[in-house]
Amino acid sequence: MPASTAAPPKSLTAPSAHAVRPRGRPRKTLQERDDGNRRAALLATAAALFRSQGFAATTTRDIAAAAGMQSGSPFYHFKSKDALLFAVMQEGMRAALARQQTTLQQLAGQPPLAQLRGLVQTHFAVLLGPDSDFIPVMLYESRALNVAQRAELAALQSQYEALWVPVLAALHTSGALRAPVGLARLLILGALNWSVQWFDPHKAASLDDLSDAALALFVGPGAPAS
Amino acid sequence: MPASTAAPPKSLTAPSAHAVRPRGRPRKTLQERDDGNRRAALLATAAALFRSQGFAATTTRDIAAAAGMQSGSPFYHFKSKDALLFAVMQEGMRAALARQQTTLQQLAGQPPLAQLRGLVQTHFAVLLGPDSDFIPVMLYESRALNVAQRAELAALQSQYEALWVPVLAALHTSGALRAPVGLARLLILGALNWSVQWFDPHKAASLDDLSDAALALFVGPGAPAS
DNA sequence: CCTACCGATCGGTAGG
DNA sequence: CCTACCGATCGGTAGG
Repeated sequence: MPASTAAPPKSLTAPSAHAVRPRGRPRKTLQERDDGNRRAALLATAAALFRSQGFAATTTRDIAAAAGMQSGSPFYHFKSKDALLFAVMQEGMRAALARQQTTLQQLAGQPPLAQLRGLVQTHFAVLLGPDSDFIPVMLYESRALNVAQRAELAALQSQYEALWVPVLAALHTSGALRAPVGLARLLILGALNWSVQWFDPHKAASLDDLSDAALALFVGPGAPAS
Repeated sequence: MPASTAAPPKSLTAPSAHAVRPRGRPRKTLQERDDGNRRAALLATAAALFRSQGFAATTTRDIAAAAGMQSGSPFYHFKSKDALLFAVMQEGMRAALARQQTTLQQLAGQPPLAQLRGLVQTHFAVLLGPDSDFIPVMLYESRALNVAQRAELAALQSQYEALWVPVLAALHTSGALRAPVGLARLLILGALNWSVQWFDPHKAASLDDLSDAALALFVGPGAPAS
């Protein structure tokens, strides 16, 4: 939406005592122009800090400072620290779900083993690739959510897990996957999710190496790929 | 804080003044001499709260109240909240290490698959069985440790992981374990450790069911058990 | 181990 | 989004 007043570009100049603001309704203008960017920046900043320090150990002042704001400003974008955490998780979960759905669409008609490889690769990318703070926060900080928030996230998580079930079931039927499907899903996702704790992009194996190892570990060589 | 003002000034004059406060606490005097019990109770209480709420979200007042103490009393036993966390982790790690060493001693000479089964069963018992708050705290709260504490725990963790390596290496050589040993160890322990997040003793499978599923998932049926 | 307390910090808010 | 601020809480301590 075009702004009616040509406000000067947001700069990092130190606020002076007599900074001149456009007349009229600068608040609305600023909000419409900046809200999306600032909100997204807050989300990314909060995700990074929540991941590295944990939710309870991260202060809203930490987040504000890292985003270049003053201490009270995050509350202009989010009602509470809790709401910020929830937004991080929701955003991460929606993005992860969308990526996996795309992956499966691209592998439609392929054998189950190839589909599982795709799911595993995308899961590792979501956890460990670029912009990968959101899902780890969701995985390791959900304790801090209230009941309603947890229920809303649980719906997204169920959708995510449901993507895996037909693939695992097919592999179980073919004999390539030997554990019961339900427990196999929990154990496999656990093995992948734990990589957040030890993966180091600077020295460990690549994400493809990881995916190959996981596939080799979980599915027997007995089932031909096609 | 309620206004408890107008307290009589501390005896500025005669040390022989009557004690303002009535003497005698018949309930506790003897028991609380037992430092070992109270310290152990604090550890168990702290472990349970750290597990369920997280370290940063648990106050020393929470712990004191759950242990039947006043708010300042935990600091009689532990120098800081941080030291209490570290003691929980160290205690848990030592106990886990001792249990796994016993397990392997009892399975000495048995085939690698039987040894892996023992390691997995004991690991699940340590994570999910009775008195199983210590290791989950170590797994999920180590962020809060300082560098020295982390280094000391890392030594114990290395010992623990080293118990698995020969067993996994033997299974890899025999072909039962198809992933590289190093990544297999990380993925397997991740799958087990994640069970803390979903295992429910009241409705899910038993610990033995879990162990069987994990074994079936990780090691191929190709290698005979003996 | 308790009482009484402190200094620092934190989430959040009013008003601009 | 900033300034200025509040009420509550928290880890920790002195002294008994």
